[in-house]
Amino acid sequence: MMKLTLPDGSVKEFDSGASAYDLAKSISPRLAKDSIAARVNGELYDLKRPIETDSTVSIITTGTEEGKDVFWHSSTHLMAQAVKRLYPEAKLGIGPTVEGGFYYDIYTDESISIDDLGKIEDEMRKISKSDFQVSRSELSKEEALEFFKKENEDFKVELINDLPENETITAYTQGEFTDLCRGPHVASTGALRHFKLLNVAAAYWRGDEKNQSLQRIYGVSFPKKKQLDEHLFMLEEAKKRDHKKLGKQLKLFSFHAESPAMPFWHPMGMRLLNQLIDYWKEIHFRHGYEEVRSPFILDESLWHRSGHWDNYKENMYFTQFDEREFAVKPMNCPGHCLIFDNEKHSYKELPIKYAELGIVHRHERSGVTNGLFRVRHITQDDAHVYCTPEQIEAEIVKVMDLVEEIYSNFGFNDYNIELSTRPEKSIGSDEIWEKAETALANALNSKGMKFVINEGDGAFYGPKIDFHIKDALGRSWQCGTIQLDFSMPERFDLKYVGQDGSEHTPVMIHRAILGSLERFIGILIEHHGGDFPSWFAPVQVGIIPVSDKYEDFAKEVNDKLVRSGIRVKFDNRSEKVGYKIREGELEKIRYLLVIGENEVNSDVFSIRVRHSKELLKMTAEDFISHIQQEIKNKN
RNA sequence: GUCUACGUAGCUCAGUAGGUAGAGCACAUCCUUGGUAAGGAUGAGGUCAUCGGUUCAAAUCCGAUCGUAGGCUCCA
Repeated sequence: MMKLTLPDGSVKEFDSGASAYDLAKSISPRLAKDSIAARVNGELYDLKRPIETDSTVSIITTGTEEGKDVFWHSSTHLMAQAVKRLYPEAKLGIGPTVEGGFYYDIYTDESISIDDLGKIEDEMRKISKSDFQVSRSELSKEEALEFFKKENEDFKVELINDLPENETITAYTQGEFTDLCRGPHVASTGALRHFKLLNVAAAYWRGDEKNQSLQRIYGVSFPKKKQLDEHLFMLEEAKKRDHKKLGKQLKLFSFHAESPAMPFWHPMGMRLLNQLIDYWKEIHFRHGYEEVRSPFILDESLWHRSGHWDNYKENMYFTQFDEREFAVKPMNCPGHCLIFDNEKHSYKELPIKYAELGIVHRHERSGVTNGLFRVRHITQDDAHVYCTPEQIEAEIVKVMDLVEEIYSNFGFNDYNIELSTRPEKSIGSDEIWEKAETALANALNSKGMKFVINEGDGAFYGPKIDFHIKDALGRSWQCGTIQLDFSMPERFDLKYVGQDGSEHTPVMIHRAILGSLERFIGILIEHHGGDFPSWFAPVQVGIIPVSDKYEDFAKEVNDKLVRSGIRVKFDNRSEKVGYKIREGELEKIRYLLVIGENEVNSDVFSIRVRHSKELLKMTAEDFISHIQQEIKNKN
């Protein structure tokens, strides 16, 4: 007999060799059904792998992140098996899970196109129907090498060669197919019934462009058909909400070959941008920031001094005149340092907070730009907090409070935090980095924020906290960042006079909350699908006179709204009502007022509300205060 | 940077034995003054991304360049 300890501390006895599945069954049939793998003494186990001795066991169910991972991992094996059947010469790279599904990198002689995915899915279905047992086997390194060499799996051989000598290597077999894998996996291929292959793309072996280019096939799968359908619906929805598409439809912005990856804002898009800017200025002023502005073009020597020359040159634009070399700023920090250094500061003034909606240019490599999400002309909602070392934590907490307030104003109440540490290319001593990283972690802990560590992903001058917001479709976007910097103040020889009368070097906190206005607007467009909340919408109300006869009266209503600060579109074209309503709907205007005989004769207006079947009946005064209330509440 | 795909009117897209372009919407003019998602007629609009090659002939085949998309790598 052996004792299995459950997560709640209770203990159950089983014959040695019983599995986690036996345990799950003994607890409830429901749990047995939902279980997919287990953690035994911390190690991942297949559900039906025998447990030999007393252990601590927790069951992994399909609903959890770990469970999803197992399910997708098994699905990628299923896909690989199907590909190997259809393309016997295929060589397998790696097949991990990612956010939103799984992929497998595969080398094939003939290229696989998106049109081939259907037949791979068909083959997957066959394998699923065959319901092969998925069995685990342990191999020595030699055995594993011998096996995969025989199979001509060159990439697998390379992977095995890189494993330590004494490592126990595991492989999983289903039917005729065996793959190198740590596991765990579902018990049989019949468990994998609802899947969809989504895309093919190229990827380099081990992510290195010098290596062989492989075909990456992406897919997704779920235990239940309903879940798969919902997921596919979300993907469709995301396509519909594509901000590049909506940007064109709603006439917000455009891109032109004359200035690749730099947006041109059209009047309606400019309204969005200005709305965001007004909001941003107001809230920053309220939080003790002072706005500053620094030039776009600064002498090259400044960038040597700041460290950008050595660490950021590839991303910078340069220009030359009067026989001097200048650089177009990719960041605002050096400019702000010059402002700080322009006068002598007392410790009593600190923290000094310089904010700038800084327009910076970064030469992003071609191929990485993407609509508003990744541009070369970036409006950062930048600010630099100069403070004493003692103030660091409190100031970082204040920035996090502001982050919280701003995100919640936009309805982003769910966000993840990452702490990124020292990258390879960086400036400053180890001690300084250590100190900075600790300070950031302390601030996060003192605010009770959960975060994950992102090793080696910091800025070149300091570690950073990144904020990733979740949009309406559950997608995650990196926006805010807080970066702690001990180096740049030193490089610029910044000083403040302390209480002791001597000079000290301040600490600098770089921070952006929206990230870039361009990206943030892109996110908002997709988050709302173009249906902006009243406070943000370029057009809040559309007015549609039934015919020219009512134009004068409609104009009066229009003016009344405009005087109340409401953004109105007055559509007095001589078109039919239905036609103008259709256009207003396509423009996603939230409120449409049709004005004709009825309105002339009564105080009550019939207001068409977007996404609502019923007309709102209100007087002009009530309607104005209704909208004003919405604007105030930001909904 | 790199892989794959794409680039035809303002927009969405047709257009493969290679024979100098077509639809709908939008736009202009006229008729229609219309009550909650498209009224009608007429018209204008394109060096088929750019450059070069093959050919009697190129939107169509080939190459290069530019741009865009989806990846990889990178990143706000």
